[in-house]
Amino acid sequence: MKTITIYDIAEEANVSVSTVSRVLNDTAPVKASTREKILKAIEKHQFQPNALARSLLKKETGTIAMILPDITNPFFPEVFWGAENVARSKGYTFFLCNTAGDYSRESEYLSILREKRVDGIIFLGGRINLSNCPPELSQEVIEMAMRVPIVLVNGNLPKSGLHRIYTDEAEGATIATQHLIDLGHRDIGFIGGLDYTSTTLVKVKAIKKKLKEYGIDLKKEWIQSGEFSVQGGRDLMNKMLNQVRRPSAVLCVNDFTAIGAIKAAFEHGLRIPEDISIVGFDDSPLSTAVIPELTTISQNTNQLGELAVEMLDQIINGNNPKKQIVLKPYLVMRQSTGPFKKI
Amino acid sequence: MKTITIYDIAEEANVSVSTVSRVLNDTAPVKASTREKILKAIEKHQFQPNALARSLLKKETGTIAMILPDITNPFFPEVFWGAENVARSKGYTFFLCNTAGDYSRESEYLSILREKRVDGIIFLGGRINLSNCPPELSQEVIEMAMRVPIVLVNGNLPKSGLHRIYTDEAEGATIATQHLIDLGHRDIGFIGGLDYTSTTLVKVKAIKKKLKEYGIDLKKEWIQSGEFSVQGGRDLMNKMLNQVRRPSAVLCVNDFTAIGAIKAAFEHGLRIPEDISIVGFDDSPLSTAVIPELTTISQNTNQLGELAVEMLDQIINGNNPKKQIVLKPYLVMRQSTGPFKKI
DNA sequence: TTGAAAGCGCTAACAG
DNA sequence: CTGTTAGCGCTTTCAA
Repeated sequence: MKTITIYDIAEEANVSVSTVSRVLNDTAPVKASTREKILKAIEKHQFQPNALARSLLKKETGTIAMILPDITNPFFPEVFWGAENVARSKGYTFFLCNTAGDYSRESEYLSILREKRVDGIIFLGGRINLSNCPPELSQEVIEMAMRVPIVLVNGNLPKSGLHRIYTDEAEGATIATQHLIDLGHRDIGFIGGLDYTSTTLVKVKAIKKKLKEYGIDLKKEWIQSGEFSVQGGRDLMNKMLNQVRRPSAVLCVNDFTAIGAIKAAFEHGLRIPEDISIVGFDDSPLSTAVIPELTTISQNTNQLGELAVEMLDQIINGNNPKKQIVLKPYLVMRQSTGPFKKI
Repeated sequence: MKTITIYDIAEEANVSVSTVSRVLNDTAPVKASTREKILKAIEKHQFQPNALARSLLKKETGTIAMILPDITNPFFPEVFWGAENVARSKGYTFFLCNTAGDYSRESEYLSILREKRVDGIIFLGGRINLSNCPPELSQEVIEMAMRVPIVLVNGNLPKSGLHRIYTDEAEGATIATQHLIDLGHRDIGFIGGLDYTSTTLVKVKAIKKKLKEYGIDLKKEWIQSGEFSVQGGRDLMNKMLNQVRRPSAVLCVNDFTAIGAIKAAFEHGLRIPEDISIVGFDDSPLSTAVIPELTTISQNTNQLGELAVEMLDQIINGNNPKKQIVLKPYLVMRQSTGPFKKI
């Protein structure tokens, strides 16, 4: 099937291609009768202009990309959902690049996206969540950002000066800790997260600080780092509970690990929250899917995506948005935390 | 920053653009020394060819799209994960189009994707999951498929002759029913799913058939249709349990509703599986996140995505793959089902 | 209000 | 092995 072009339409309507282009883009007045003829020809052939040709000329593609580590982790679809909604309203289509946390895949995608001339990139997880990102990896993104607008979500590249938007995770951890303290807990543990990711370190630090205010120590044996997954949380919680002294409450790096922790607690015959309190982080849909429902820290996941696109769009349009947006997390109290009781 | 082109490289290296193109694509032998010069120039300027220009010429973009209703439903990220993996290995990048189940958004995306000249489209949910798809909606997809390869996943458009790949949901429902029967259950109910979606109807039909083999009737009051969500499952299960006669086991349209059902059962003071058995569908990651872990039907979600891309790639390359691939689901026994006990 | 023509950046004959 | 050249399909001056 011969693909039909603007020339075919022009011929059919007895006009020049420029006129066709004009009605296509409504870019200059066209006599009503000619417009009719053209529209008719377009309709007849089901003509759709070739966006590639247009983009080549206009140097914009109406396409943005989201690079993220794991679309299977419910946190990311939530961000995507928000992002996609506002992107669509602004006329962008989304590339989704799943990297499985593999830095070389991030690089690969970065390169492909530049070739495809995306208008902008939203970057989540992976290298930007490293507490100590190797200079080459960091440099690559920074150089990229000189050519195509980039927004970092919930991450950072030191001294990069890149635009970013993130949840104040320290604040979130602080709130969660305060919540447990208010409930009377003093023996508090922390579970999950790779100990070289900033998302983990930031939280641990904030928890320590808050506890110190109350003269409480975060015991080393009660900090367990590992996978971000359900199974990870379970394993870590098992380690935690196999110790002679157990905490009466546990903060988790995300909802996944919190759920793992709940499972482990059950397996140890503990009741939640009567015997042990557990707090998640993210307020992903998961948190209401478990029993007991998870007390967790919400980070406005949809909004994170929405604002990221908003910001990206600003950069693309040459406005100079603020370099940083910080979102305040808040506590969502549900069923997995309760007052401390001496066992 | 002037974007640099193949011409700049040619000039810098004192060769013609065709030679540059040759080393870029390795499409013809080039003297080692010239290649060096060119490579050096490319490196120096960080040159990356413009994929738009190339695509315009070659009539292929290395881009495919996935249209789906709700990336927030964990079933879809699983499919995407599988799809993305093989797509990447074949050199495709993915557009992700979230439609929120809105048919007009599907149409909108269909149109945009054609303008952007994607090489192919994978379509899930929405209109292709309607037991009775309006002709206009159906026709639109069929016409689209004449211009760009389309693969339908877990859905169908009657008489369209479109390529498709799907799980044998009837088989899945049959297996699940058999499982309950084998456990001694006779009072079996069904929960969830909009009653105009084929995914719901197919299951109900299969369940009825299997039950009939054992001379059992699927009572009308024990078929509850509604949302596909956790909350939906919960509401429906509540209705179910508020009746004078309750089933001893319930089959659910997906894992979401199954989890809702579990919650409702708990709220009614029932133990699972001692007092009531519950079976999910999909074997999404959720199913091991709940307590008790869900007995469910696995539909090889990753593989669904992988094969969809495989098939799409075949069509794109003009091979003529089989029109249909059917995946066999299987039972994953976990903790939410148990032998029937007279209460 | 309309048309002619010059590109956008790249690939692929066709010559040499 | 390398260069010339004609487009791919569209937008946009510049003239008319």
